[in-house]
Amino acid sequence: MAGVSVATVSYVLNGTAPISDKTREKVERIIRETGYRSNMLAKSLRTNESRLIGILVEDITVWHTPQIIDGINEIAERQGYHTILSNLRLMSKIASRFEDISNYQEDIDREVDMLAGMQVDGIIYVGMHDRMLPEMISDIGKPVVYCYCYPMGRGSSVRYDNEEVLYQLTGLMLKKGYRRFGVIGGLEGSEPAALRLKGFQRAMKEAGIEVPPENVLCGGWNYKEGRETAGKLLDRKDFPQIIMAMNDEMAVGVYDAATELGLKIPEDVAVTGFDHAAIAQHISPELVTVERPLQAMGYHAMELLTEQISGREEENQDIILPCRIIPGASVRADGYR
Amino acid sequence: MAGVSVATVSYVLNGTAPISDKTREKVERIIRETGYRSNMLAKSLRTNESRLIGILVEDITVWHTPQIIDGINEIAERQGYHTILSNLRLMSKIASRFEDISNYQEDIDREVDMLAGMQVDGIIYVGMHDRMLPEMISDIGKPVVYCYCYPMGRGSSVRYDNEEVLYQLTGLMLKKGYRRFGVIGGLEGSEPAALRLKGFQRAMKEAGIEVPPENVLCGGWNYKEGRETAGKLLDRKDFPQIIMAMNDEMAVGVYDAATELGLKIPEDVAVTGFDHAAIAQHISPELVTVERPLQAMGYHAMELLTEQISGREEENQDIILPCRIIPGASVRADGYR
DNA sequence: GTGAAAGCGCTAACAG
DNA sequence: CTGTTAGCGCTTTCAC
Repeated sequence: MAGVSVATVSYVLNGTAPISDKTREKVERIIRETGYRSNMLAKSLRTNESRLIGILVEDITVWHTPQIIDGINEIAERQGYHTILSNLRLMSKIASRFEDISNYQEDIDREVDMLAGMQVDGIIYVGMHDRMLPEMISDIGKPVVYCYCYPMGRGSSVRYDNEEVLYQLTGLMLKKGYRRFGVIGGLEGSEPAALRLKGFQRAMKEAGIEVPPENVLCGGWNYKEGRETAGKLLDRKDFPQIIMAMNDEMAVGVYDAATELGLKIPEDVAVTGFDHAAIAQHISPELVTVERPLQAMGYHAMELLTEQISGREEENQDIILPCRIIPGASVRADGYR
Repeated sequence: MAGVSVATVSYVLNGTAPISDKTREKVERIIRETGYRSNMLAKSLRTNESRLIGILVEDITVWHTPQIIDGINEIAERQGYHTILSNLRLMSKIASRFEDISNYQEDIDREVDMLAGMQVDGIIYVGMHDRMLPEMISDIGKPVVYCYCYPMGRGSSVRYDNEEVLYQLTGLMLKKGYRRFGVIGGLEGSEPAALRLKGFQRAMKEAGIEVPPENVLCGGWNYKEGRETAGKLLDRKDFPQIIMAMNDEMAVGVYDAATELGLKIPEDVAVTGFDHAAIAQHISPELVTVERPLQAMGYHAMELLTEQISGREEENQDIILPCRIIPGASVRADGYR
């Protein structure tokens, strides 16, 4: 070094002790000239806080994940945290060893171990489905926030309100005069599908309308099944006045099934979707759909985490954020007559 | 601890010295019981290698970014590296301070500083456009690989072949008998658009066909302008037999413009796109388009980086990967007569 | 205002 | 086979 003790350099770097202008300038000059950078590892080791949080995602290629990460990053940046990303890559892993689908507990353990070893101040776990996790993040003595899923045991979570938004959307459609509804759900046993259906049924019940069970079918979340299911729904005498698909991909399937049968949207049959996905961005007429608060989930997850890191907030919270209904022309503006 | 010295524990943990079965078992038992985890920070500090690489992305919400990250992760996992993710969030930043668009150099510096401080073994920079970067990652004495962009100065890069694939695609269309081409490019001055156009022009020149300049227009990369531009191209007497849009979003615009004018695809006009994007996944007829090797770019970037970390590979390489043409029905199967 | 020195948790000689 | 010890780069008392 050039002239002073390591302690002095540390003081200059952190402004943690009064330093004479002369020495400070000298030190700063040397730092600039040598391109010195302090070793965060050593610093964290000494201070016992890393200002690092771990983001453990089930699969980064699932469309909502990057949006949530982006939300986390915005708050993290503002709060002076950095993020270390672990990608479990469940999509490809499940595909390549389908014989033991839920055997990724050990993958989680390994990653959590690694994150804990990196001395992260906390972990945010981002799921690929909105569901309860039977797998658990072993207790590492640091707060954990689950996002787009929730834990069976302890831990906070941030989710969006599947049920409420479908209750609202259904209410809106009822107000427009629609009475004969068809619903295309997701996979059998899917939690978000069940919640959305629950919101739908609640609105219908309050309106005193019976929904025949043959009007509520599953569409496997994908275009092809969505289209086939819509075909079944529409190819009969008293076909529904409106079909509510539980995601946009299936809604696109409904569009194509309707076209095939010579039915016009929204004149002959109205359609709604869910997700506000790219796939339905430019179909015509514009699809009425639901936008999930993805970025906002990231914000809240990170905020909750830092609150818990600093002990200001208790654990085991469950934040549920509202969704937004996106208007469109796939439903009659003037309502159903 | 329970019975032995710290050194012994270290030996057991790393298998770095012969240990009697008895002691090993004892140590392992204690480790299990206490949930002990070795502190990676201290380990890295001591060994001077972190097995950590930094991924610096311009914006994680840009559709290709997560795919590339996923590719990086796959190789990283296999090689025993972990990744720390820095998201520059340029999309929102550029939007919120448009007065000094290219002033994110300091953001980059800050993040690179931080990554270097974390003692990463190398950095992969993932761009949001395929372009030359005037900004530079300051030399941190560690290898840097650029992905989906390339540096003005030193550093390796991994990209995809814009020109070649459009040369091939155009050749294919020529072989099918198409002669009057329309092209909808991207933004004026966009590098990938220029390269794609170059490939197109090369194929046309080799075929000895003149392309009237009024048939080569810009579409701003988006649906709306794509649609308008297609309108201009199609709403004249000798309209093109085929329109090649330089991305799928604009291609969807072409579909809608054609429909509006009462033209059938592919009978009256053929269409090709670029990106193999979600937005064009279920339009009808299926769009002929180009898939970029996103995951593969991640693989190669990570592989190149580790090669450079271990000194096995020289710096300043430029890997260009081929794209894949996705067939479809937006071009006549039997060719143009 | 500044420096000496201890110690964060770990590894790697070196001894024994 | 196992323990002692130095030291990675930093912060932080405690003296001066």
